[in-house]
Amino acid sequence: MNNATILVIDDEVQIRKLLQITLESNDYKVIQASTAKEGMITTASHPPDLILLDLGLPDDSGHHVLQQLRAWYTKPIIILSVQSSEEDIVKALDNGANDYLVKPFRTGELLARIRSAIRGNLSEENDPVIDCGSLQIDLLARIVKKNNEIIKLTTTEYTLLCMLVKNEGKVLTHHYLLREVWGPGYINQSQYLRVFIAQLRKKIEDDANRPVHIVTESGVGYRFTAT
Amino acid sequence: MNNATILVIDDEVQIRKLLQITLESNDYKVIQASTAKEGMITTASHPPDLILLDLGLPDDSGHHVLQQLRAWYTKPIIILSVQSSEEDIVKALDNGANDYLVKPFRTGELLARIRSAIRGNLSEENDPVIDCGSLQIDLLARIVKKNNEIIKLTTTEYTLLCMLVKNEGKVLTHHYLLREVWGPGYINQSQYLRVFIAQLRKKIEDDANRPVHIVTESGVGYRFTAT
DNA sequence: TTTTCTTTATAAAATCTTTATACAGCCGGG
DNA sequence: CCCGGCTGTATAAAGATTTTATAAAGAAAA
Repeated sequence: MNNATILVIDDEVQIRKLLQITLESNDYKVIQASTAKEGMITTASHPPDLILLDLGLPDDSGHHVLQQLRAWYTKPIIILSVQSSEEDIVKALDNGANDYLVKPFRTGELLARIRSAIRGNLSEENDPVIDCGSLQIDLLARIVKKNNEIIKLTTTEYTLLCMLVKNEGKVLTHHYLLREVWGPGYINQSQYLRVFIAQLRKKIEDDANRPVHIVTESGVGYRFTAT
Repeated sequence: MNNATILVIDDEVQIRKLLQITLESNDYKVIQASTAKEGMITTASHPPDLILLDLGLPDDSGHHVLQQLRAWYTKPIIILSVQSSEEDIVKALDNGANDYLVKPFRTGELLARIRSAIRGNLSEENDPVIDCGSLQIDLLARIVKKNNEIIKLTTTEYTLLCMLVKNEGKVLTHHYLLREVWGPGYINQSQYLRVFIAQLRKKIEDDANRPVHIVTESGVGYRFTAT
């Protein structure tokens, strides 16, 4: 009936069990992850239709996980957290969470909020595939094809390409890209950026010496052009 | 900056005042309605970008109002209610509400949830583009086009052009331009200015010898004309 | 082990600064 | 009137500096 896939990222096994039973009895397909790392990998390998994310993960800050996911994952993310402080809620929502429920939550309300989130997302059902002639990028499926052949990109390369593609046409500054891809502590490591831009060009440009898609704006940053 | 219009439907005048002050100080435009009927009419005559709806209206059930609105209104509706029962929340969400906050609410959280709701709804908005006939300047994307072709400008050239364009029609003195573009220590280097004005003209004017956009005001400075 | 990321090094390219030269208009004296 | 010096301007081009591209080696992670 429903068949939407929901990924539960939570370290408490009881919560995961409860959610699995609740969700499956409402015809959702449930997959699980118990750590931030596992959650990221699962999201990448089997992109779900919605993510339930606990902020209190053992191996990484939930807010950081959210930011990382939102770099490319566009479907709903609902936060489940014992933290009820306004600061946490505002931060999570501004980082791209669609909703925030404080534990313990009422299952009926959770289900209603899941329905609401999925409903709101239904309109843009198909994967956003960016097509630039010989180059095709499916942000959600995390697949990049050139001349119909899948190109293997490393995590960093993919994140960087996502940032550029999502802001197609705009010039992104070195600082911005470094902050979004590597983190705020790396805004002066322009060299990292150059290295990875060069690698991306070698992989996606027809002629890396005459880049068409990834254009450098000297002294400012880089820009992605689709055409 | 923001300019999204928010309609507040609530019968308590204190709540409306509070919301008006809170929202307006966050650059939203606020319109109000104190009854269900008034709310419906206002929504129809001036469709807002988001509705804050109180469930406890004097003249009609809030759930009924929500259903009526959702018959045609597609933008976000956030419920504000003193009712915290699961039944009410589930009903409201399933009737098409995007979110549900229990009164008394925290203003920071409300604002974050409003941002989240509007964010999810915003369609392909493109940047404000300054259009001067064959010349187009997108300040946000940092892109200058002439006859729809992207012109490559260096950092200094772009900064200088920005100063001129932002003060379109006004004469900017040598001193002013030098101070703004190069810094206060360069106000006597008129030569720099001449060099870069010449380069800009070569790039954006149809005929650099007969400049139309960048006009020199002898003895004073330069002026940018859009037409 | 293999892959990926970080770091270092160096050559090449782009940009900015600086200098040089040319032109046009203006004014006063011859 | 006309000519030379003056001022303000335009443009080219050489040099200096900054920024970028790329390879490759070492470190870390899978």
